[in-house]
Amino acid sequence: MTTSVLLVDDHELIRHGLAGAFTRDESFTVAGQAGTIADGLALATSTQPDVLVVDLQLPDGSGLDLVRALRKERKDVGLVVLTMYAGDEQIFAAMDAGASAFVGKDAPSTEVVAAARHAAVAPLSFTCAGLPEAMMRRMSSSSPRLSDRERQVLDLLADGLGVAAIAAKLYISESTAKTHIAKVYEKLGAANRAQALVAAMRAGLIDTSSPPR
Amino acid sequence: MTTSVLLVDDHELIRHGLAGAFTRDESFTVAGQAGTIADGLALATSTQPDVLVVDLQLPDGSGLDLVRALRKERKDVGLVVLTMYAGDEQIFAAMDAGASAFVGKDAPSTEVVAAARHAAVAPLSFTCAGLPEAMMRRMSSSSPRLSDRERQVLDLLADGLGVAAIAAKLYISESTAKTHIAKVYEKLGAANRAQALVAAMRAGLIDTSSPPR
DNA sequence: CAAGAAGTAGCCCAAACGGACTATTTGTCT
DNA sequence: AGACAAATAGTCCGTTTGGGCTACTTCTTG
Repeated sequence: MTTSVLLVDDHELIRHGLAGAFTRDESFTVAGQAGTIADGLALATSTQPDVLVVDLQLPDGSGLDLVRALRKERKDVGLVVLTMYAGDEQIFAAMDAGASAFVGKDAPSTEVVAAARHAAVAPLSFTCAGLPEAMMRRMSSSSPRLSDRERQVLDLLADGLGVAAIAAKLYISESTAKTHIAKVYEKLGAANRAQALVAAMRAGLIDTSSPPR
Repeated sequence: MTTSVLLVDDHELIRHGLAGAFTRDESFTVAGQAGTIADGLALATSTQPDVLVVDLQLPDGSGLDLVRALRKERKDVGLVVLTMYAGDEQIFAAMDAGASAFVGKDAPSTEVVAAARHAAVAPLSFTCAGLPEAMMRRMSSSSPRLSDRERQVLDLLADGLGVAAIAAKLYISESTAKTHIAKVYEKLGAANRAQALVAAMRAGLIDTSSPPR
């Protein structure tokens, strides 16, 4: 029986490249392709693939959001995170989000297939192809791991909102908003908004591409 | 006589792909390849290529820094900016930096070659392949165009520094630092640090990859 | 030369921010 | 049942921001 994979990437070129790599391997079947989080989520529920290969950069948000959503639903799905531009920090964000593997930009397509194979057999473990030293370097200094609420306030911080605006938007008191913000700072090792935002961006926690408008 | 091109991209896969595309075209010769700004700059001065193809994402900074540096030296060099992840705003940052062409992520390699051809004959004009409507959409709302000093303070803002720290680092008074910051906000349409930073990052004005340490 | 942009610097002041606390409720593990 | 994390809310207080001004110098560009 073959392993079905769903490809989620907004670059057509890369999707096709991946599709080729997977179809060349007899143990895999491409269940579908998606270019957005929304499509990916829809296809994932309809086709129930064994493994998803998800790019971090997606037009409607971070691939990690998709990973988080899927991991919450299915503990047995393989989630391979792919990225074209990142390094280091994103690995841990991917780990926290529940990914099964992380494949960096410079990896050949065979690595992606290998990662997918790993993800299929051990969805809850984590493999990181080609970046072992970066792994070790950060392993000690531990990763952020923000709570849901903290991620929300971080997103609003990234929209340039103040304490009052955040509190209003989340229907909580300003005190609570401040507490969350302070926790975000603490977890990111930041002393103020600016440091928190750049740290979050470097860690891949917030989206640098599409504005809400 | 053939047009010599220098490829600057940290992705080996993409460099090879580009090299293939250019060598297949008889009117081009690949003068060299670089993976960093430093290497690119060195190779550009030693090989004196007619055209450079530069990725925005480079390990030691933004490709636009390289573009700016080269444009300052040689007004007749073709500078094609390539990006794998961006849209919209970066186009104008590239224009301001002195690029001759902008090629987006979804473009086939033929577009890159076409852009390089354009860049070779008209280095000081600007072409934007495949994104005409995005062009128009932003053309009216004008682009940032920060001054040198303003870019410096923006970088320091991105490091999380306060007014006092920025003033100290640039050997200017706090009043001046505040003036520059205010100008940055104004030009980016931001009301505070957070908005300025996300706007700057979306515009590709600051680097989201490597921390200074 | 005149005009404009960039860089410099100062003043005043309200508003927002960040730090350091404590405290209650609600889940979720063990 | 007990421990712990998350979310909620509060107080107090000093520091920092950001806005709105004016003004002088230098440099470039028309």
